[in-house]
Amino acid sequence: MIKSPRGTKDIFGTDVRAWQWLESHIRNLCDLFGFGEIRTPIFEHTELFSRGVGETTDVVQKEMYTFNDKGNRSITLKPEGTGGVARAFNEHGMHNAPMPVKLYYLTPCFRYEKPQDGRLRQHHQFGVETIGSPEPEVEAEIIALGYQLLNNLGLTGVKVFINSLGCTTCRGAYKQALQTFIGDNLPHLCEDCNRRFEKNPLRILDCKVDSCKKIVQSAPVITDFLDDECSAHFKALQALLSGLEIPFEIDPKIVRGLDYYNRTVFEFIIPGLLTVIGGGRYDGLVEQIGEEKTDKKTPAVGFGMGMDRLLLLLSNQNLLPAPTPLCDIYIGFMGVAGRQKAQTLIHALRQNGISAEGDLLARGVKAQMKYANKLGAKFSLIIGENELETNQATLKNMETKEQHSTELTAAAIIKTLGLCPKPRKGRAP
RNA sequence: GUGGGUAUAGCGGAGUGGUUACCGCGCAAGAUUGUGGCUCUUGAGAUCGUGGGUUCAAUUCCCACUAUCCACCCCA
Repeated sequence: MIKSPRGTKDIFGTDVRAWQWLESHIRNLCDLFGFGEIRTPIFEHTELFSRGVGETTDVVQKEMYTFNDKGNRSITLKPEGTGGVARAFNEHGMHNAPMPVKLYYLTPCFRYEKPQDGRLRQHHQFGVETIGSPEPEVEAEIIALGYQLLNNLGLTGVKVFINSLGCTTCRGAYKQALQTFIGDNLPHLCEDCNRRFEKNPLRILDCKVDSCKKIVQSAPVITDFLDDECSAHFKALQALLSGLEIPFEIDPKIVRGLDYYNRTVFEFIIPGLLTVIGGGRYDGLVEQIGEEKTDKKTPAVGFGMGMDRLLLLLSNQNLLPAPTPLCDIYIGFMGVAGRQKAQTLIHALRQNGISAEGDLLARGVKAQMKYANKLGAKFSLIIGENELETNQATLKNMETKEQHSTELTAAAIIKTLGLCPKPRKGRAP
C-alpha cells in the first residue's frame, strides 16, 4: 500500500476542524494587529535560502528539499517563511508602500529531518514580518501578538525568553571573548562543542550536555558586549514589554539557528517541551537577497510559529474545542416519491443557508434516523406517502424530542425551525 | 546523521512454534416490517509491516529493509 511520505501527515476529520479553528484565531488576530496576509510560492530558487538563511546553517547544509527542475534550475521547497516574504518585498517594490509593511503568512515548510513527535518533514508555520523599521516598538508589537495569540487559545505555562545578539561588531568581540574563556576548558567539552568551537562558538551556549552546561554557566554573556546602540535598543525593548505587561526573561544563551538574525532574538517555550515560536530582528536580510545598488536600509522583525506543535500542546492541555455538528436538519424519506421530495427540500433549504442532509444510500427509515443522530442533526423530518398526500410533516427536535407539524415547503420548515429552540450555529469561532 | 523501543482489522489493545488469530470502539443489518441515542443479536472487515532465513510447521524465533515512537543533533 502506498503511504504518505515519511514525516508527512494527512489532516482530516476532527483534526482539520481544529486546524480551521486555529487558523481563524490567527487571521482574526492579524486583522486586529494590522497585518495583511501574503502567500508566496511553496518553492523558490535555492539561492534565496542558501544566501538568506546562511550557507553554514544546519537547515541549509543538510535539511533542504532541493532538486533541479526540467529547466535545470535549482529549486528548493521552502524550509522557512521569511525568505519568500523578503524576496516578495523586494520584487514588488514594497519599500514604496506606507512603512512599515506588516505581513503574515500560513504556509507549509519542508525540512529533511528525522521525524519525531512535534517534528515533521512537512510542517506548517504561521509567521509575521514587520519590514521597514529599526525601532524596538516593532519587536514589542510582534511579541505582543504572539503572546496574545497563545493567551487567547488558553495555553498556560508559556514563557517568553529574549536575548540580544548585537550587531556584527558586538558579536565579533563576544565570539573572541567566548573562545578565550573556553580555551583551557576545551578538552572538557563534548565532541559536538569541540566541533562548534571554531565554526559557531555561540552554539556551545545552547548545548544540552550537563558538563558543558556547567562550564558555560560562568561564561561571559553577550549582553555584556553590546555596544551603546545595541544595548540601548535592548533596554528599550525590555521597557516596552514591561509596559505591555508581558512577562519575559532574558536568556543570554538563546542563539537562533538562522544566520540572518541580529540584535533581538526571542523564543516562546513551554518548559520541558518544544519551542513554539521563534524569531527576531533581521536588519540585513532584505538587502542581502535583494542585491540592490542603493544603500537603503530595510530593517525588519519577524517570527515563525509551529502550528503542528501548537496544536499538539493544545491537545495535550485539552484546550481544543469540541467539534460542533454542522447539520441543522436531516430530511429522510420512504418510497420513491418521498425520495424526490426530500432531495428538493434539502436543496431549497441549503439555498436558504440551512445546513440540511439527507440519505444517499437508500436506507430504511430506522437506519436514516441513526445516521441523522450520528451527524448530530438538530432536527429531523421524514417524508412518506402520508406526508406527500397531506403536504404536512412532523419536524422533530432530536435533542428534546419535541415535535412540530409543518407544511412541506422550505419556507414553512424554516418558519417552524424558528418556533423551536434556536439551533446553534455550529461553526468554529 | 547517531543510539534505543515498537510494528496484529479503520482506531485502540490482547495472544500462541501446530486446524477457522481474539477483545473493545467504530462500521453494517436486525429486535413483529414509519423514527435516533441505551440494551441485545447478527454480520462485514486482517495475506499478523515487507522480504529472506531456521523448522515437518513461523503471526510467534533469527536477520535485513521500511515505517513509527523516544533520546541526541538541530529546529518550529
